[in-house]
Amino acid sequence: MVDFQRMQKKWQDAWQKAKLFEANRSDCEKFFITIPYPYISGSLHIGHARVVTEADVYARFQRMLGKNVLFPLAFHISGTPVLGISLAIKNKDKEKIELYKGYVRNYITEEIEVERIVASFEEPQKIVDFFVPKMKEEFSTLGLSVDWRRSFTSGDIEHQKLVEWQFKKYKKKGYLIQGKYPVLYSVALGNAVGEDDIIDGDVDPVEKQEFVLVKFRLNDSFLVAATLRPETLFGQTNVWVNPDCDYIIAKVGGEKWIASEECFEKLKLQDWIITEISKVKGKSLLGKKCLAPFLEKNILILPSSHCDTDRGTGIVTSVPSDAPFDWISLKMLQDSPDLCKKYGLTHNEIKKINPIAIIDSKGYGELPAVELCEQRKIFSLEQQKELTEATQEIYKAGFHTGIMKENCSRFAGMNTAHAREEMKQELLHNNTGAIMFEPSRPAKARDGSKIFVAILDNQWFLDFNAPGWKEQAHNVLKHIELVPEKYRKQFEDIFLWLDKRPCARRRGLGTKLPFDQQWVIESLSDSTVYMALYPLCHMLREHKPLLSDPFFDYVLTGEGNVTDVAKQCNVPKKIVEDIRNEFNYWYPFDQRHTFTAHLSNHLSFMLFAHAALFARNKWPKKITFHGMVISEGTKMSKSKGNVVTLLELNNDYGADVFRAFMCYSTSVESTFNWETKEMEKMKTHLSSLYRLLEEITVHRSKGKLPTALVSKVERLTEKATDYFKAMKLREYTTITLFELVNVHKKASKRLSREELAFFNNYLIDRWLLLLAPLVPHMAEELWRMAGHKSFISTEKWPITDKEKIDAMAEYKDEFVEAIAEDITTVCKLAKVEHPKEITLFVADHWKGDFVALLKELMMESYDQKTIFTSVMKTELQKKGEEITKLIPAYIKDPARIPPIIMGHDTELKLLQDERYNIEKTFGCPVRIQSAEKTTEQKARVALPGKPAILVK
RNA sequence: GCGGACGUGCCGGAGUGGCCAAACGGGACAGGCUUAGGACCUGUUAGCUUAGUGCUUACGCAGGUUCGAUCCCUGCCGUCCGCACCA
Repeated sequence: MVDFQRMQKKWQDAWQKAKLFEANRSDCEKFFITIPYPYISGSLHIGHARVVTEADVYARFQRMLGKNVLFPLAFHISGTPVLGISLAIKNKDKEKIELYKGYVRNYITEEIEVERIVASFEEPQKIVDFFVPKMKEEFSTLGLSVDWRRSFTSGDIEHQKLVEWQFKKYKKKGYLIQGKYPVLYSVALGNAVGEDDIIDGDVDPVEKQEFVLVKFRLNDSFLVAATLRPETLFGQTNVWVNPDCDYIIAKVGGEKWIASEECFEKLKLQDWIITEISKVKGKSLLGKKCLAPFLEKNILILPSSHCDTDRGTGIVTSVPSDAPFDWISLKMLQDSPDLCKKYGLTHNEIKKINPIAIIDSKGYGELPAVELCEQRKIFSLEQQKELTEATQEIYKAGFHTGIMKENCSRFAGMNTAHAREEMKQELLHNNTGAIMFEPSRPAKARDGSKIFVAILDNQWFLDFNAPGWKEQAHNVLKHIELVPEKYRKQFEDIFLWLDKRPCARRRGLGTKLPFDQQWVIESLSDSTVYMALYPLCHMLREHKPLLSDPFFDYVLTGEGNVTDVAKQCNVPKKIVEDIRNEFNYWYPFDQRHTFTAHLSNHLSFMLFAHAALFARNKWPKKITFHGMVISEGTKMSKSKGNVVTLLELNNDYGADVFRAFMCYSTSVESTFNWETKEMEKMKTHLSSLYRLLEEITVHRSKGKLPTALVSKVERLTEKATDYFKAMKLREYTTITLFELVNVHKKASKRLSREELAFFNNYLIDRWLLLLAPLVPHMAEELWRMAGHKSFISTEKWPITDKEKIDAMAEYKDEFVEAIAEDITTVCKLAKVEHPKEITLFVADHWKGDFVALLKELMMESYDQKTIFTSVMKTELQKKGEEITKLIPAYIKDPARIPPIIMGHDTELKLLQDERYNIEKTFGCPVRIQSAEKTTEQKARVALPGKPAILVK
């Protein structure tokens, strides 16, 4: 096996020493490619590797096309994850500490040192400081042509200043606004919580659910129930309270509300002002009547244990037609006079309560809840699980297929989704309802504290609907190139749907909002224009200008006056101009290669940001999309043990093998499936390819070239180039890794040793150049072997010599091959194992003329009659009888018409020339005859491109 | 539910109106090389059939448009992805 790792190290060092990929401003056309900057994490895996590798292969190609290529890479540290690691380590979270020790051990051998480093992670910055260099190293093992001088992290001061500038601009334009917003919240922590702060938040995500509060007038107060389905209110028959619980009467606004204590606690977090007045026992409410909204009549208050004071308001409005819990509660009461008596209720009155059918749902009768409970044999509230399932099923059916019945006043005939919204609005409008939020399931934060939904005031939003912004964003979109183009529609849809987006949080790493320091700009919002920093960052570090707004105004948009700006930011004017020129040269980026999943957030925000901040000549040029990454057929996850890290990759295979495998195994936009077995195959293939190329570099000399083979190589070069330009890496890879091998195989079979050396001499440089972007280390090694002194990485891409593309020569080649195949078939059919003699009859002159004419006619029409008439107008009418038979056959299967019609004489001559080769193949004499000069019956079936074959 | 994508051989996957039994690769089978294994080379890998280089069927299912459809249209079935405050 070839030692790819050794080769890789050698060339990576050489590149670095030569500063080969440090991109500097020049007179050359530039090409600036970016990818999403990776988030800091313990280990890089093949998921990270995909996007950088694809971008690198393309960057290398562009470089070889003669462009001045900039491929930079920065790192993202904003948001909660890094902070979360720090906190976990500070809290002595054993699991996390072990995990990170494991990561650190990848680089550090001494255990004491490992301990010390992990302990230092209590400080988030230390995590960044430790991992960023390691990540750069690991990425570099892939053979990336990245200019690392321009690297930074989103926590760096340069980046923060840029983001501040951006947000001040937003504010000035009115794109940044403040308002109320519900968030998941822990009272104990005094903070909003995200998925990773919640126990099992990743496996069982918690959402914010919107309940509608429904107010039932009871004397001078309101009994408040909560529902997720306000559209069912026409089916109310009664109200449920828990007889064993206490409720609170509280002053809310000018009203008195009755609900559970927990409920008022929740409401207090949601911007309500509440003063508790007194307690009331659930039991004491039973048997009373309250006024139900929409029904506009009084209904009974009844007991049910399914009222949970912790859920909603602790009071439930009863819709037995559509809610299994309600139906079973009601039924239990109706079936038990004793129970009624216990609560002092009149059994007869309760027996009179009937469910009211209100919604037509597909697949259900009048009363879905009743129906389903019978079907599933649900009799008791004890059957929690079954009841919940039944509820969900009805909910789903009702929501998606339900139509409101006649008895639903002005909402009759509406679909339920529409009715829900309308009825909610009416409740709010009449002040018989309100909105309350709840977590979708009971949830706890990692410290054990309960999670609520709180409404934050003064939340900062980006308002994508601010006047003018969206229009401009559409403009940016209109001018950008997308590969594949099909994603444009998706962008358009997302643009329409984008509204207000919270863009700052109370915690996490990142940039503080410049005008409100208690807020940190959220991590997706702080990474929409960071690409603009790539051209400048190393210069900012070198010259240290004061990073004021006028500075960025001038450098990024050209606003302002250099002299003033230079004075203001305390560097010489020349430097400011230099920085401005650098930006102007590189920006905008020419391509962003990224994951489709970013479409609805990062990419959209990025386009909006550019629309807001830059003039048209700085708008992004192109986005290319790649698919997702899986391993051994499934999603990568630690528990499945199928995560393949870059460290492993490098140890077991090396960069070239991975690059080749990655690009070959899937098209850019499809899912990349890592399969160890396949990877092994690629390793052996690449090894033998290396050996073959090695052999070619040795066995070569100058001389006459085989036309057909050279033509094939030229054609493949052209195809590879076209595919490459269109980002079709898989197709390009197929050609360089396999199809050229096949051509060479053919050559070594067909040519003499001497002729092969001539061909090799022509092929070797060409082939290596084609391989260089894909497997750069191997290409460098062989390039030197082939006698060159330069780096192949910065050589020029081969240009197709169109003169050398000779369709006729290639066709002749194929023609002879096809004949050999046909002879084999005929021998088999004739059951002649070892032919004694083979005769080939070349089709008559007129047949060639006829097929040529036919081909022309068929470009116009496939209509038999038309073609026949046209043919009969020519000389060929003499052969009318045969032609009558031939036309339908050719029309039925136009593939029979040879792509090139050589004609009788050429075909005859070609076969005569090849006679010796055919004889050699079949080991018997071969005769070539014109069908015109024989009486042999077989000769008549000869067609152009298909000589008749006679074997004896 | 809404929005999007997809469904081709044993498998991964090309093709996107006639040049397709289907590129390229993998697997399987047979043969060669080899002490053996690996690597490598040759052939076969839908069915049928034949003195003639062919025929028939196939690209989720059912229809339609067309001289002609894997490719266009309609419906159905199935799979996957996104639906926001999360990087």
